[in-house]
Amino acid sequence: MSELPKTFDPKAIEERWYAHWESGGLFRPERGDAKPWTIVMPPPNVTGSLHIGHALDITLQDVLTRRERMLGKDALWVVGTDHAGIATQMVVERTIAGQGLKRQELGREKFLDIVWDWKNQSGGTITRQLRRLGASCDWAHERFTMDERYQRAVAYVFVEMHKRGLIYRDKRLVNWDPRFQTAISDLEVETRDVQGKFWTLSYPLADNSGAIQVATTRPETMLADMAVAVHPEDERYRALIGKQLKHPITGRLIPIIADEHADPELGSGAVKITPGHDFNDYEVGKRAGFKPADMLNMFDAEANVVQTQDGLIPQDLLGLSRDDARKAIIPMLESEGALVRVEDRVIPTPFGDRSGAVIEPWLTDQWYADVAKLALPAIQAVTKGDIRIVPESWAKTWFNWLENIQPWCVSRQLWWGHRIPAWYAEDGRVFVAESEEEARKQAGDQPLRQDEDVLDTWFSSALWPFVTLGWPEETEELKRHYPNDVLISGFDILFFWDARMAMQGIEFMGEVPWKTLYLHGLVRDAQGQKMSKSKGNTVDPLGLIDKYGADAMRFTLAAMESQGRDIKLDEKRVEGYRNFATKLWNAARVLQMNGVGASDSIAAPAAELPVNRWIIGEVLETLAKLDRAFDELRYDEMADSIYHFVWGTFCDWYVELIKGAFDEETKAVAAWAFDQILVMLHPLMPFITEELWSAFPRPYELIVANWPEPRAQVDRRAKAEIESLVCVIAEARTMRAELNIPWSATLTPHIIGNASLVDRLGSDAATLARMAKLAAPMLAETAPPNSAQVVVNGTTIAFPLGDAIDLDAEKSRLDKAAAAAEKERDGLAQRLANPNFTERAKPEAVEKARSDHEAKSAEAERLRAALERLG
RNA sequence: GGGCGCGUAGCUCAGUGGUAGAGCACACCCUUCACACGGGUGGGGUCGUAGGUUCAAACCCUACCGCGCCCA
Repeated sequence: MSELPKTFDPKAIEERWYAHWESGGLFRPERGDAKPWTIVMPPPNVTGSLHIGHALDITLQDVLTRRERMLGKDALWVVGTDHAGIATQMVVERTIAGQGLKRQELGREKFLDIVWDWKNQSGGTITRQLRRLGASCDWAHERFTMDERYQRAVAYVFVEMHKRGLIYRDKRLVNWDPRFQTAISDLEVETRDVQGKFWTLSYPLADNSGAIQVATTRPETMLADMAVAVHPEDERYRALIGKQLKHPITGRLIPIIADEHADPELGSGAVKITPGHDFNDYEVGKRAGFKPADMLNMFDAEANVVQTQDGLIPQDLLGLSRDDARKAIIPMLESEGALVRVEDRVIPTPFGDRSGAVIEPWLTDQWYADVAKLALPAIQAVTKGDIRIVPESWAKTWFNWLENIQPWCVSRQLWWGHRIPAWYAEDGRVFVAESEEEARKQAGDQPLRQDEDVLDTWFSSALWPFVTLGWPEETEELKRHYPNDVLISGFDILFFWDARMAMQGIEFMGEVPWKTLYLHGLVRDAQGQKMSKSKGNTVDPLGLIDKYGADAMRFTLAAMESQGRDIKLDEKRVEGYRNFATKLWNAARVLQMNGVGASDSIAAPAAELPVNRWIIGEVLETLAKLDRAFDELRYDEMADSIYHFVWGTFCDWYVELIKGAFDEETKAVAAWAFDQILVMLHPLMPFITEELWSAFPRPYELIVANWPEPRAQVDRRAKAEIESLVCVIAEARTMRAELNIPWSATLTPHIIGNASLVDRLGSDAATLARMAKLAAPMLAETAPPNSAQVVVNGTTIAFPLGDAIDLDAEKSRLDKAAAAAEKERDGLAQRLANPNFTERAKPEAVEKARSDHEAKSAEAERLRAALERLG
C-alpha cells in the first residue's frame, strides 16, 4: 500500500476509475436472481452538450442507482439519447448552410444521410460528458430513439392508436412556426408580453347607413376578415346584427354576427373575426357556420401574404411579410378614413420556444392524438397512489393539466424523425399501416405516397420506459424492469414527457411506467437568475468538475436539492465540498499512518473501549438518518447527515480521541467505521471513496460493496461518557479562548466533589493533554483561589490560574453564563407554574420541561457559586 | 383571471407545535507531528406584516405586502 499524497487530486483518479468500472461491467453486474430495481434516464438530445441542469438530474439518479446496487439489487439505469427532431435538424441545417447547401436542394434522402453522419460523429459528446459526472448507467445497452427496433415500436404504436381511434387526421388551426415551417404543439408555444398597439378601425355598413368600429391588435389580418362580432346582449349593436359590412381594404362583404366572444367592455365592443388566423376567431367562425375548408387564408408557410380564395387582396400587398403588410395597410386605412385611433398596449404574443419566431395560427391538415381519453387513467394513477409524485405539491399541476388537456398535434413538417406510417392513394384515401407492404395490402393495386411528415419527438420518447426494455416483444428485461421504480426529471418537462409517458405506458403496458415520480427544480445562478447563454450567466458543469472534481460538484447539487425549490448555485459551495473531500482524504492518511487497514467485517467489531463503542453507535445513527433520507428522497439530508458525521464527529472527535492509542481494538473499529463512511458516502462521492477504498487492499470494488448492515446497537452509556468528555474539552477550550490563556500553559482541572468523574477523566488524561492541554484531573472540595471555573453536567471544574488570572474577564464570563442559564431556568419555571401547561400539555413535554428546569437551576446555582468564590 | 411556491443570521438555505440551526462570510487566536482546501473560539435573527386557533406558533388558519414560476 503506497502512501497517499497530501492533497486529493480528483483529476488523477476520475478517468481511471470510470474506465475501470465501465470495462469491468460493474455498472450492471450479473445479478439475475436479485430483486430488480429500475430507472430510466431522460434521454438527452443526441447532439446536445451537458449543462448544469443535466448535472443535477444525472447526479440525483446516480445517487439512487449506486445505493440500490449496493443494496444488492439488480439495479438497471437505462441510458440513451433522443433524436430530438427540431433541435437536431436545425443544427444540421445550419451547418450545411455554412457550405452553401439547403436541405430542399439535397432532397430528403441525402439530407437524412448527412444527419445520420452528424449523429454518429457528434452524438458521443453528451455521452462522454455523462461519464465525467460518474453516471453509473448501463452503457452496454445504450439506446437511441431512432434505433431500428425503436422505429418499429413507434410505428406500431401509431398504427395501434389509429386503430383504437386515438389518432386521427384533421384540418384545423395549428400553431405554425413560420421559421421552421412546421406545426408545433401547444406546449412548444411560449406566450410572452410584447409592447404593441391596439388599433381601432372603422368598417362601413354595406348600405352606407353608417359604420361600426372594431378593435384589433393585428390589423394586417383584416385581409382575411370574414365577419365582425358583437355581443348578443350589447344594446348598441343589437339592431345591426345580420347586416353586411364592406371591408375597407378588400371590399369583401362580411356579416355582423352575434357571439359572446365579443367583450362589450373591450374597445368598441365589436371585434373583427379572422377565423383562419386566430384561435378565438376560429371558434367564433365555426359557431357562425363557416366550415374550416372555407375559412380564408392569407399567409403562406413563411407567413407572407398570399391571395385569399376570393381574390380580393390588393395585388401590391401580396408577398409581403406580416410586418410589412401591416406597414402597407396603415396608410391605406388612413386614406380611406378607416383608422380611428391607435393606442399603446401590452400584447400577449405566442412565440415558438425553439425558433423564437412569432407563431402564426394556420389552417392545415395534421395528425392529432386524442389524449383526453388517455388522460383519465393517468389522473387516476396518481389519485389511487400507483404513482407517487414527489414533492406532492406537483400532483395538483398534474391533475390540472390532464383534466384540461387538448388534442395533441403529433405531426411535424420535418424530415428528421419517425416518419408517419400513413400512405395516401390518389383518390385521397389514407392507409395507416406499419409498413408500405401492409398499406399496399389494404389499398389494393394503386399508387401510394407516404405521408411526408414525421412525429413529434415527444411521441417517441413517451415510450422510453418500455421500448428501451424490448417492447413490443415480451422480453425478460421488460418483465423484470417494468414498471420502473422511479423517474427523476425536471418539472419543466412534466407535461412534455412525464405525463405523456404515463398515458402511453398505461395504454400500452396496462401499468404505470414508474411507481415514483420525483421532480426537481431548475438550477439558477447565485443571484437566482435563470441561466441562459444570452445572459452569459451559465455555469459549465465540466468547468466545475475540472476545477473542483466531480465528487464536489455532485455533492453540492445533492446538498442543495431540497424538495420544491430551485437551486441557486454558488461556486463557493462547490469549493466547500471540495474541501470536504480533501478532509476525508486526510482522515484516510492519518489512519493509514497509524496502521489502520481495511476492515474485514461488515458487522461492527466487538469493542470494549467507550470511544469505540461510541463511534459504532454514531455510525448507526448516521446510517439511520441516511436511510431515512433515501426513503424520503431527501437529498439535502443525505448530504447533511454524512457531511456532519464525517467532519464533525469522525474527524473532529473520534480521530482526535484515538490518536496516540491505536491498539488492536481501536484499529479494527477505526477501520470499520471508515469503511462505513466510504460505503455511505459512495453514492454521493463515488470517485474519492473508490480510490480510498482501494488504498487499502480489497478483494472487490466499492461500487459493488454492500450497503451497511452493522448488526450492533447504540451504547447509551458510552455515548454519555464520550459526550461528557467532549463537553469538558470544549468548555476548557472556550474558557482558554475567552480568558486569553496561551496554549503553552498547562492547566490542572480540579473536579469539585465528583470522584467518579475524576476517575473517568483520569483514564483520558492523555487525551485531555492533547486536546485541551490539561494535566491529570484531581479531586477537590472547593475551587482554589484565582481559578477559572466551568460547569459540566452539574459538576464544577476549576482551573487554578494563579497570577495569570484576569479576574474581571473571568467574572464577566461567569456572569454571562449564569445569566443565560437563569434566563432559561426562569422561562421554564414560568411555563411549569402555568396549570394550563402542566394539565393540558403532553406528559412528555411536561416531563422534559421539569428535567430541563432542574438542570438549568443547578447550572445557574453552580455558576453563581463560582462567581461568589471569586469575591 | 386561475393555480403553485417562496419570504428565517450579511449571503445561500434546513427546520418535527414545546422558546431557532447549517454552510459560507465576518472577528479573534493558532504554522500543535492528517489536513491552512486546516484547527480552536466567538459575535450575529422581534423567523415579511397584522389578526386568529392553542397551555404553547417560524410551524396550523385568515387577510395583506413583496418576489418567482406555470396555465388561460
